[in-house]
Amino acid sequence: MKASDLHLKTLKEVPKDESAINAQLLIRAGFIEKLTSGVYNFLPLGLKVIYKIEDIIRTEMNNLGGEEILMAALQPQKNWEQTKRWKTFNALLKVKSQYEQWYALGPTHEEVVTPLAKQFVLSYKDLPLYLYQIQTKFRDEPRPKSGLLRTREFIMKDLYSFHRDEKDLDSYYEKVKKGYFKIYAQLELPVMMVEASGGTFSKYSHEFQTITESGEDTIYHCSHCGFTQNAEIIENKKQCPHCKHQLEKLKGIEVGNIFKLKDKYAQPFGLTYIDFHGHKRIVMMGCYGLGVSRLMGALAEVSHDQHGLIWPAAVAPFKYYLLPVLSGDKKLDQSIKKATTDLYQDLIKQKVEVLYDDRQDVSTGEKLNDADLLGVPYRLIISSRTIKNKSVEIKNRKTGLIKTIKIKTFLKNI
RNA sequence: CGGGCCGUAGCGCAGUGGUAGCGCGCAUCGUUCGGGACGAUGAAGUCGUGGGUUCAAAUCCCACCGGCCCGACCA
Repeated sequence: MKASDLHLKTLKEVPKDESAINAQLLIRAGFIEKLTSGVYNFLPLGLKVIYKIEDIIRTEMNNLGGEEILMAALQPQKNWEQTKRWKTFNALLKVKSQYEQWYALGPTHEEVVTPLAKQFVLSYKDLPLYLYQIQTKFRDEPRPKSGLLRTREFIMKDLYSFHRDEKDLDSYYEKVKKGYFKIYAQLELPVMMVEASGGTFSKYSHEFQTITESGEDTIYHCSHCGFTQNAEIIENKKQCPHCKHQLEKLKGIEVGNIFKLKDKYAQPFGLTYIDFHGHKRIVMMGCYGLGVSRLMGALAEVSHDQHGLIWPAAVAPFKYYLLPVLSGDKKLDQSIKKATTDLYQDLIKQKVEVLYDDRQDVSTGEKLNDADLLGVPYRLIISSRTIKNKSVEIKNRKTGLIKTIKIKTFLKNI
């Protein structure tokens, strides 16, 4: 893609209404824009990152046997009354239509997916069932904060599993844990699994936390035996309950949370099946959340430097940032421009994701700064230094390492 | 929802009673181009909203709206 087609506009100054580093960088680099407190628009660059994160998640969900669906965000009051959560779910965003009908804007989808599953699940032969979606969620947060980390509207993947019995739920739950770690590995996001409150339905749930000082969750961890619990449930903050070693206090961003719901939602909706012996039995459920937009924020929060964002290759909006450095000599500059355009065409032909900074009215210094700010993994430069021997300079955004190789060699090994 | 800070040009800010200015950005022209270039010219603001005080309000008073931070909250 050409920068001149992207409407690339970066900001030199930090927006004054954002103090979180993830929001500051994402806004300055033109990935997102704030509409109002806790609500953001995703711009072309930001949407590319969102799609890449979604694709990684989608692939793993499919590996776990998930069938992708898309449920309604607008949910009738009745379903929420059925689980008694219309009144008890504090962050439920309620809207009334002009015809006096009340709805919830979905913060989660147990109230929709459980009755939906009744359509599929009649017999033990219909189980297990795994349904997931990637969708915009709403939560009426009293105080949104930290940029993309705590918003009123956000993109989330939610997977729901349905089982014949608790044993099957338990074994699938363990599979999902492994799947989650595969996702975080591809995102190059260091994540720790933490025991957290299981709510009213089970002793624990499991959270996946990225450890960083700017995280809002507090975690206690035993480096000796691996015991890790969220501060909200831990009983003894000094000593590990298993091995008595001293606990370490950490801060984290929650980037995933999985629950064993068991029959909590199957009961109120009467989600049952007929077993092999002809007996009616209750379905066991699990639910597994993963915040897509929050992951984008967490990546920005954890992976950046003083010059800007540093995206892992798997989610970067482009793999390469290509720019010509002009010399002031008209004839030489013509050949530099041509070589850059040629390289761009060759990369496009090979379906390589490249941003060609062809902007005419922008100085080289500004382009170099933008390349860093956008966090594209590799920067390609053609200049008077490289043009002589038909080479291209490649800089690794993360390590800062620069090497110069022949354009032909570069294209061959791409 | 309690406490604090803030709201002036697209963005960042100055202006504490006499009707608005700076930097960046934007437009035109020229010179530039290895880390946010330079000169010249120019466009752009119901000073968050409503009310009050005053001869006169961005400035003082009241109410409301919006944003940020701390806390409470976070199936």
